[in-house]
Amino acid sequence: MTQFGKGCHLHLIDGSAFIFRAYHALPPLTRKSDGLPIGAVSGFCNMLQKYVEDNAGPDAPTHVAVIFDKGSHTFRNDLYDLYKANREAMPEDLRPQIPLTRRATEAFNIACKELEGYEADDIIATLARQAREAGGRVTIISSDKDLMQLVGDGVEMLDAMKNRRIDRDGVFEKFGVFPDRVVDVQALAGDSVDNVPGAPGIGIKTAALLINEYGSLEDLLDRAEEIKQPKRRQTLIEKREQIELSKRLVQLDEETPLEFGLDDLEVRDPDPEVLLGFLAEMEFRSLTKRIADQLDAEAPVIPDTTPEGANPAEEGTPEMPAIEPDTYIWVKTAEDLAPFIDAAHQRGWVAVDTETTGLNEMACDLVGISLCTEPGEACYIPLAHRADSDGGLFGDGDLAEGQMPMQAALDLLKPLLEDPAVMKIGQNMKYDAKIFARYGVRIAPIDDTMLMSYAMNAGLHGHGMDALSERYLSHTPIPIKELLGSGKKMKTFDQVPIEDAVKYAAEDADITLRLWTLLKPQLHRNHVTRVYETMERPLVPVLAEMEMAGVQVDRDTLSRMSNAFSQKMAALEAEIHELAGESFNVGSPKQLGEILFDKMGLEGGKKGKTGAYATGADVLEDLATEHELPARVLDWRQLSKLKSTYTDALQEHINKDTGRVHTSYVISGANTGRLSSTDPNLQNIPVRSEEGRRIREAFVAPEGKTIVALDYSQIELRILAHMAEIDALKQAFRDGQDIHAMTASEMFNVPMDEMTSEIRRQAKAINFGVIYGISGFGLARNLRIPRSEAQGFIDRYFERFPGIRTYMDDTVAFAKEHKRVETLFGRVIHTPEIAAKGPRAGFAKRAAINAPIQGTAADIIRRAMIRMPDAIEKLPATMLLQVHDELIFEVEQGAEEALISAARTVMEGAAEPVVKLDVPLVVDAGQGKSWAEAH
DNA sequence: CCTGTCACG
DNA sequence: GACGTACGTGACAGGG
Repeated sequence: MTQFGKGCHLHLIDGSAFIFRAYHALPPLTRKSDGLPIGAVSGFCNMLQKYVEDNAGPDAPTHVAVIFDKGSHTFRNDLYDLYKANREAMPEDLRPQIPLTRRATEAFNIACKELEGYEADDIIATLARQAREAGGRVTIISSDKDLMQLVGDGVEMLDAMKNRRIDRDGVFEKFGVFPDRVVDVQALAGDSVDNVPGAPGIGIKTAALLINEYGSLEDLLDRAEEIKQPKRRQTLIEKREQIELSKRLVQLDEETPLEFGLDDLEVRDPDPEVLLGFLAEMEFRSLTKRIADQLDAEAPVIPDTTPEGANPAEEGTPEMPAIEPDTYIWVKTAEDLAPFIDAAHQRGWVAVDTETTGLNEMACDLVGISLCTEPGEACYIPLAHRADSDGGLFGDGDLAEGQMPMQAALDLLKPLLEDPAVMKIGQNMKYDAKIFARYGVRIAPIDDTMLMSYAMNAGLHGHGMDALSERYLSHTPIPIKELLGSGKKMKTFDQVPIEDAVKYAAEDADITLRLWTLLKPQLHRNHVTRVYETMERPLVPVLAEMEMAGVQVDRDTLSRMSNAFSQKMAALEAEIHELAGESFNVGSPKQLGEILFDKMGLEGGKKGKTGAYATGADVLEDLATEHELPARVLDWRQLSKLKSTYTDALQEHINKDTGRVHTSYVISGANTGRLSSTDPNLQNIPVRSEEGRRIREAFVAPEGKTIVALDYSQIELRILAHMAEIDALKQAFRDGQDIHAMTASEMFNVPMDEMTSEIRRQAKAINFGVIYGISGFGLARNLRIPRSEAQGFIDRYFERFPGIRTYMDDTVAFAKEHKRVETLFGRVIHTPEIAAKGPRAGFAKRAAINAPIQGTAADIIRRAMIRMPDAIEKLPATMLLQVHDELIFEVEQGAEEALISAARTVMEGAAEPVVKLDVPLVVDAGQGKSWAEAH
C-alpha cells in the first residue's frame, strides 16, 4: 500500500448527482420478481460501470471514492432554517433505492463515504484539500457549480455526462471570476435551487462585475457607499447580513471531521463474486452479463421469476386473465384474509377499494373493503352488511352472517395499509383515504389510476372507473344501479346481499389493479411522470386533510339571511305580477320570455334553439333601461340565487358530527389542472355583489381563532407576461405597477397620472380578454361597445404588445400540430377539437390559448398546497379551502402574522425550482373573524 | 335528463 | 362572406 502523495490522483464522485441523474434519465423500472423500484439503481450501476471503463487508461486514478449526502439536516440548516427549503421532496419510488446505491458502490469495491450533518460537497472539499496538501491531483466528478470553488492547484472537475473537464478557465467562464472568488459571487447572486437568499436583484453577471471591481466581497461590502447605482448600493448596505449569511451557506467546509484518511481510498479491483452477486440480486440481466464478460467470470443465473399476471414496468399490454366476478373471494374470517395480506406484502402493492353507505365521505359509514393483489385475484371483506336486506321492520342494525368484526378486520389491515413498502392502488383514492382516516387508518403510500389517466389524458376523455374500464380493458363493470336500484327506492350498500356485493366490490379492485398495470408504465412514455408524481399524487393527502377539516359556517347567520331574502322576494314577486298584469312563475325563463316579448311586446326578443326567448341577465339589463319589470326580475333572480344556492343549501351541508361544512375537491375536475369543488361548491361563494358578499360573513373562525386568506395577485397576467415574454409587462410587474393602468397608458397614450377609471376599466377588460383568447365580438359584448371599436382596441393592443399575438399564434400552431398544449410545468392538456371545422374550431382555439396560462397558475398553487403542510407544521394553523388563486386558513389568535409569513413564502416561491419566472409572484393577505373580513 | 341561468376565478 | 364567438367550473330550477 502506497501512501497518498505526489503522483497520486484522487477521484471524488458526487454520488447524489449520479443518483438523481440516473433516476430522471430512466423509466421507473421495477425488479421483475417483486416489483421493487430499481430504475435509479440500474442507472447508477451503469454510470459506475461506464466510469470504471472510461478511467482505465494511463491517467487512471490511484484513489477513488463516491461521496453521498447523509440526512437532510446539516449545519447549514442551523445557520438558516430555510436552506434548501424549497427542494422538492424525494420521489417515493426513489427513497427505497438510496441504500441500494450505497450497496452498489461497495459491490464495485469503491470506497463509499458519507457523514451525518454534512453535505457530500463538504466531504469532497475536505478530501480535496488533504490531497492537494499532500501534493496529489484531484478530479471531482460532478457538474455541481457549488463545487467549482475547489478548482485550482491540481484540482479539476469533470462533467461525466458531457465528458468535459472544468479547470480555472472553465470556472471563470461560468462565474466571471476565478475559483477563489466563486463563493463571493455566489453569496451575492444567491441560489434559488438551494434557497440561498443572496442580494435581491443581483445575479451572477452583476456579482462578478462587483467582485472584480472591488477585489473581494468583504471589500465590496465595506465600501458599498461608493457604488453609483442607487438601488444596488441600497441593497448591499441593507442586505449586508443576508449576504454574509449567504456566503457562509455556500462556503464549503474543508475541515469536515472525517474518520478515515486518503489512504483508505486506494483503488481496488472488484471481487467478481460480490459484484456479480449484487447485480444478479437486482436482476440486471444485461449488465451482469457485460461485467461478467469483462471480468472473465461466470455470469450468475438470474431465475425468471415473473409473477403470474402483470409487471407494470414491462412494455406493451400485459396478458391478463378475463374478468370473472364469480371467482372473487368472500372473506369471512381472518384466515380467509391472510393470503391477501401476505400476497400484498410479497408483491409490494395491492389495489384497495371501500364500499360505504353513501357518497359523502364525511357522513357515511364503511360497509366493506375489497383487495386485489393481481389481476383476477380479488376479494371482498364485508363488514357492515345488514341482515334485513329488504329493510324489514325487525332486526334493524342486525349484521348479516359471514362478516368479520369490523375492528378485527381493520386491526389486520392497518399495518398493511400503512406500510411504506406496500403501494396501495386505488381509483380516486382521496375518497377511500378519507373513509379510512375516519376509522383510524392513515393509508400510504398511494397510487391513483384516476389521476394517472388525468395526467396523461386530460381533455381526451373522462377518468371515472367505468370510462377507463371500457376504454382500456374493453370491459363494462357491473353497474351500481343493479345493486342499489335508483330513485326513491334506492338502497344503500349495506342493504345489498353480500353475494352480490362480493362480485361488484371485488371487481372494482380487480379493474383498478388492471388499469394500474396498464397506465403506470404509460406515464413515462407520455412524459408526465413528473406531473403525476409532483402535482397529482402528493395532492391527495393534502386535500383529504383540508376536506376533513372543513370550515365553520354559522347556521343562524344563514338562516336570518334566508328569511330576509324570502321577504324581499315575495315583495318583488308581487310587484312583478302587478307590472305584468298577471300572475306567473318568475323563475321560469319560458314564462318570463312570453310575458316580456309576446304580452308586453318589448323589442329585442331572440329565441334560442329550444324556441324559448333568451332572458339572460345581459338581455334583461338592456331592457331594464326602458322598463321596470326586467329590472325587478334581475333583483328577484339575484335573491333567488343567493337563497337557493347559498343561504338555504349551505345549511344542509353543515355536518351533524363536526358542525362544519366539508366540501369535496375533484382533482381531475378541470382539464386545465384547476380543482373543482362540489357538495357544496365552495369555490363560487358570492363576492362580486354587496348583497352576495355578506354570505361570506357566515364563514367564520371558531372562538379564539382567525380566518386568514392569501391570494395571488394577477397570477394569470404575470404568467402571460412570462410566457409571451412581454418586456413591458414584465417590467411593470417587477416595479409593482398597476398593470391595468399601465396597459391603458401604453394603449391610449395617456400618462399614468392622468389615468381615468374608465380607460383603466377598458384596459382591464382587454387584459382579461387576452387570457381568454380575445375576439372583437367578445370584447364588444363585455364592454358594451360597438364591435368595430372593440376590434380597434384589440388591434392597438397587438400593435403595442406584438409578443402577445406571437404567443397566441404559436400556441395555436403548437396545438394544431400536437393536438395538445402544455403548462410551464409540463402538464398536458389535449385539444382534439382544434382540428374541428366550423364554430367549434373557434372554441378550441381559445381554449388552447387559455389552457397553458390557466393551467400554469393551477400548477403553481398546487405546488404551494403540497408544500404547505410542512411549512406550517409548527404553527397552530389549518389550511381549509382553495379558490383557484386563493388559500383560506384557520389559525389560533396571535399566530396570524407567523402564518401569513410562512404561507406567503411558500406561495410566492411555489414555481421554483422547476420554473424561474421572469416576474415576481405577489401574494396579498387578509384576516378577520370571517371570510368576509379576511378577503 | 337537458337547458338556461348565474355564482366564482 | 357567413358563421358564431371571450376561458374554466358547479348548483339550481323548470320543463319535458
